[in-house]
Amino acid sequence: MYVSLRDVAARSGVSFQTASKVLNGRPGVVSPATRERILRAAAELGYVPNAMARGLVRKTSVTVGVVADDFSDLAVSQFVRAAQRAAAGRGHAALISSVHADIDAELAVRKLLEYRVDGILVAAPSLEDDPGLGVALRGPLPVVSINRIHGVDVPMVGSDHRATGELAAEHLLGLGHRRIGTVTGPSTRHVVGSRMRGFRSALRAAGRSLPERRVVEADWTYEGGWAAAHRLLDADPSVTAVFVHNDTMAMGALKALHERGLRLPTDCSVVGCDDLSFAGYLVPALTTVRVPFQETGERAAMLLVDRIGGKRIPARNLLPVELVVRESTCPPLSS
Amino acid sequence: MYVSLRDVAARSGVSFQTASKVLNGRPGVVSPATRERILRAAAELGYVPNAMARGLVRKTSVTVGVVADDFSDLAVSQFVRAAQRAAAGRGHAALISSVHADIDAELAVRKLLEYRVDGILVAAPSLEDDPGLGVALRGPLPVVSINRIHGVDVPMVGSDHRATGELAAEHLLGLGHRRIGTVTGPSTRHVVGSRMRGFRSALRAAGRSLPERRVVEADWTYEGGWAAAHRLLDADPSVTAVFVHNDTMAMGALKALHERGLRLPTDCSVVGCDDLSFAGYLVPALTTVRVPFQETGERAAMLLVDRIGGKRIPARNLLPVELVVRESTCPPLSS
DNA sequence: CAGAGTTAGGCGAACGTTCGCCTTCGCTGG
DNA sequence: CCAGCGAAGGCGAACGTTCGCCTAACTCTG
Repeated sequence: MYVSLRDVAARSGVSFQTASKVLNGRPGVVSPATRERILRAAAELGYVPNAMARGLVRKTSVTVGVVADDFSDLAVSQFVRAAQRAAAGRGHAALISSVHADIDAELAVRKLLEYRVDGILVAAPSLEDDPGLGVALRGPLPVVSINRIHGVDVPMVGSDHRATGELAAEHLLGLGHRRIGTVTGPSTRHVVGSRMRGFRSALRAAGRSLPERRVVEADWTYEGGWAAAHRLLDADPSVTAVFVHNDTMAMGALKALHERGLRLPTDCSVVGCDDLSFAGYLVPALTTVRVPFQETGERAAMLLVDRIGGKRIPARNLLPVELVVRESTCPPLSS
Repeated sequence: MYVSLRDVAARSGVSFQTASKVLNGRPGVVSPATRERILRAAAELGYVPNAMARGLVRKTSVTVGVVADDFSDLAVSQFVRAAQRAAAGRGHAALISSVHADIDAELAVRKLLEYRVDGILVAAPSLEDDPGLGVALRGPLPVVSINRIHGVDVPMVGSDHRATGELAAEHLLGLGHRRIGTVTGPSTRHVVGSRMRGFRSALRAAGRSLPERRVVEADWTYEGGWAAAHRLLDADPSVTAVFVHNDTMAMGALKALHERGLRLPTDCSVVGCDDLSFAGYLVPALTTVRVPFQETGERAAMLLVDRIGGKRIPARNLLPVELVVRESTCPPLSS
């Protein structure tokens, strides 16, 4: 059904190995005339090389695997997109395997190994404590991740979570807020801890404390953010500003504050995190700490390809975060 | 580096072909004892079959290719996610190739062909008029698409766009609106035409017309929707309701209406389209026509796999759309 | 004109499987 | 006692490449 090298060779009167050489562009190994003949035959026949056969002998599939959390999450999808694109730009196809409830990480990785991917990109924060992933990824295969992986130490690329927390706190403190609350992601996540450390340390530096009632944990979703904001304001109606650990939850929080009859941002400022594409189109437009997902994906893919090519790559790669001030923050009323 | 069938065979004292048979689970071809020995050797050695070698002889890679528009678009990402998942559930890995400015469709498809994918899933509405894609997809390879493809007739799965327009119009008319505007996607897109036909016919059935000044075209983005809503209300400040062709633009439109000092939904109702995950968390929560992207992805993948398996599949598969009423629509003030 | 060098292309082997046919051997039944 | 059979497993071929070495025929050079 597919045309093979043999067919091309037959039509141009050379051995198939010679056709191979020409089609792989080795210069000067045949005369211009034969070269031309082979190329023409290939075009006429519609020859498409067989990557499996090639991979078999070359011992590389020129493919990277991507193990990602469910990418209904905008952050994950941005990452995957950028990574796929960067990998493609360097010649590598992307075999994507998203993990979710009914497919465990070990199986997902195993599939990738069967296809003999040259390396694996991991974007699965929800699996950072899954021992299975760690076990599956032990071994000589190059791996780059954006989250830690239980039990193995792989090169990571990510952003400065501590700075994220600091930036948010400093911005709100700078505006004059004193009673600041926060809606965090699941406390089991490493990123949440780091952000909280930055957040707390900035508050402390300004002589402010963060009582437990002003810290509410949620699950990264719109709904979770919405419910958490309600809980937070029930627990302490005096807060004048909230730092929410991602924009998705911030959107839910905005809605909750609105439902409580608060006027935004005057009655309550909100700082989000991520700077997803919709952040500027919320009402009020969301002030947020930009996390460079796209650059992260790009960088991760680049590093992985470098690593595959035998280069040494740094174990830790931190990309800078940046505060994006929009309309959802202002000085508190009292000041 | 990887252990091969030969290694497993050596360790268990059989020929590698026999090991192959056992590991592929052919029943009863060896004695239980040898079987056990081979299985154990494979486990101890950490044998992972080589899908390339297997694919070479079996002439199938058990892989599907996905050609998708840039999936920063939430609709596309939902589709891809569901499709990948469904394919994985039926044993097929997904090779994803997103098309964008700097990679043309032909190249993307060609790559997939090199990997000898068993079929291709297309989710690239932006390429519906790209002749290149059509050319690349001509041929015997099974294809299922969610959009038409220039020059070839492939099985499609999608939703009922005409009904979408009707539903939106009927809802607004039912509330008593008479001057209704619309923000559409690019008029070159087939889906836009279908929705407009449904929309127009419902208006006409109610004795209403749709003057040109109440139709504004935009580009599916937040920003585009925002700008279009401003243009629409500049052109005809008397409209009391707007049907926006996707939720992303609707979000932008909501913001624009808000900026104009309109009270929502009282001064102006908005109906979106898609029912993206954030729709319920907008302020006001968005009334929208739900387009079942996830089911579409799932269905498309299923059909493709069926088709690969030699089954006949229907050429047109329409999934139902559904109006989801939330808070962004209400009767007009005048009534 | 002999020998060396260069150019053009042939050719065998290997990559890791699957598949189907073949061989060997021990039993069984008539 | 022997034909025949079933069970267990061996084995050759093929899949479509790449790679490196080999050969044959020219072309110089002195």
